[in-house]
Amino acid sequence: MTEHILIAVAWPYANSDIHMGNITGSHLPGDISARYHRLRGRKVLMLSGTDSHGTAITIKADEKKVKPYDIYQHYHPRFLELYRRLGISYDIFTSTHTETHFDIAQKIFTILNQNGYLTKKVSKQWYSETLQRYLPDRYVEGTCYLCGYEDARSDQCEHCGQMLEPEKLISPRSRVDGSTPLLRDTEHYYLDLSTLEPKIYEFLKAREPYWRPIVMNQSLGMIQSVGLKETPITRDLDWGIPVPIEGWEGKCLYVWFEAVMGYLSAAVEKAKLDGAKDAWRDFWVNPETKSFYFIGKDNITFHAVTWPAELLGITDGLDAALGAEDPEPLILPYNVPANEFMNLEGRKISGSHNWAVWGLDALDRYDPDALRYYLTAAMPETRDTDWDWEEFFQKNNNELVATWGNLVNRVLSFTYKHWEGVIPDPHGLRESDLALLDTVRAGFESVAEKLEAVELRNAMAEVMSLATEVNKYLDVHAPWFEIKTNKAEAAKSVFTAIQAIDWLKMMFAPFLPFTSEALNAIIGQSERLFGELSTEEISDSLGTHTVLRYESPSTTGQDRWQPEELKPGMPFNQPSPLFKKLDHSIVDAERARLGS
RNA sequence: GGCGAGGUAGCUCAACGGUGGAGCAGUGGACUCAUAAGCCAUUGGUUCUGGGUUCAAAUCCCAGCCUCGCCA
Repeated sequence: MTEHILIAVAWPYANSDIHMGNITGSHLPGDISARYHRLRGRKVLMLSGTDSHGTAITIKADEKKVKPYDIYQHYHPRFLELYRRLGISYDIFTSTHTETHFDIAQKIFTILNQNGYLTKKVSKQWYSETLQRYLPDRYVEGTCYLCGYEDARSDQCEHCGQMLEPEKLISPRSRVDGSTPLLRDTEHYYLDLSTLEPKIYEFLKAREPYWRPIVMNQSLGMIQSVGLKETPITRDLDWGIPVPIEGWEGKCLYVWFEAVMGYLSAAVEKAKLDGAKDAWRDFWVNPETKSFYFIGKDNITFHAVTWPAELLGITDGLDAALGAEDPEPLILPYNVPANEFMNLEGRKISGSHNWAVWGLDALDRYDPDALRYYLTAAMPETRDTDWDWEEFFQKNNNELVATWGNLVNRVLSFTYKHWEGVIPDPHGLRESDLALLDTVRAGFESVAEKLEAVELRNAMAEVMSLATEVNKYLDVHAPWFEIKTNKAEAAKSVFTAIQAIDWLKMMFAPFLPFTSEALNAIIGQSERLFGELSTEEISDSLGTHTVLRYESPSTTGQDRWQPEELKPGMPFNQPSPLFKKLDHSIVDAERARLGS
């Protein structure tokens, strides 16, 4: 049976554009993995969407004097544009502000309630009489009762760094209109999954051999120290998903609780769009599915502990609620390859201080594969890394262009010139030719091993080192010298090099999809490597949302990660450079753009 | 404050008990098919600090320091 791979990517929050840290942290590693598995002929579902609700968006809306919906509608299309231009190949990228998502989230709330994991409690919350609504803690400021700082937030004082108890705050005032808020009783639902701790421990232990140490140890540490604590899952807020209980109007599901359910609702929405209502089950209730969650390190325990616990708490309830005759439980994460953070020029990325390299902005000046190459080479897989423009420049010119781009160009131009645009017939290969091909061929296995283990940086470095092997081979054989005395010998060298390049093209494809596709066409291969991204506009009772979708190519289902034999005599196209060499002046120019 | 990760050549990383390595940058060389690219050679390190265990420590133990994340 075909292997099913679920690639779940953290949902970007709709209050800021996407920068390089976001891309290298989750979207790009997810895309590389998805493309690799597709080339293997596996059934892949890569999904994510815009996290559209929550307090941060209402605050931004209040500041700009617009509706929260408008904030979400501003960023969502910009996310889609970035993915299309950078080649982040979501099978579906949707939003949490959809009927499908509301429905799934409310069903899950109900199921968890029925299964006994929800409790109700009364607590105190700020209430504004002038606005006739509850205020989030962040909306209320006052004087810190510990240090006397006058502009402390009601839940934490920035000055002394202490967490505060709201009722002790001195002279509280609303940030919205300066009026004095009151603390009023309010009732909320709480999620309590503590009884599932032993099962989660078991779940983690079973995955210990192959998870990243930071993910495993942090999760085990969390279980053993504080455990799965009771946490509120509803709020007094009107921008979000209503609590599906009579008499709870004006309260919504907490964004942390509902957004993550997008991993389910996006799969359900895709199935609906494809006209195969139950297709989501092929992934979600299939025990053979491998699910990968590409997230940042700030989200580790949430995805490795809380979310699996919720899935266990739902058991087969969602499948039943969606009409399955023989309902089955949802699958737990196979791997959570969380990345650390990427800094920028030695400092932490900060969108509000414009200390960021914005995805869309960078794509105006650089090719997607050039950005993808550096983002993969500097991917924060084992520790925090640094985006450095000098290094971007160096790696682009000295590795991508010099080693790989130049290899392709030197071999194809030479061959095009001397063999009239046809792949020459080697009439048998020499021992040294076969030795090179053995070396490169072995890459299909060793690179695959690294990709399956989600060691993407190492995987790409290995492909690059194979490109170096081909350069060395050329230096030894020097077909430009052979051709002067014996064109038949030169034909063997050139054929061998092109064969190696054709294989390397496939190994580079998950990382550098645009140039691998271009090279594939230059070499004259008729079948494309990848499909296309397209958008579709969908309207429902909540408004309109555009989804990004990936259309698979005709070769889907075939394992193309194979050393296919090149046919002598096959015509190929005149080559042109795959990559652009950059001028050193970009380093200073880019650095000058940083900061506000 | 508690939990977790990291601190190794200018940069990115590997070695995880047995003479500190690779790629890129730097330096030197022969070549020319190629985006002056490629190839060959080579400089460069109190492995965060201080103790300890051991015949032997980047690696194990103890105590610190610094960076980052989560929780409080």
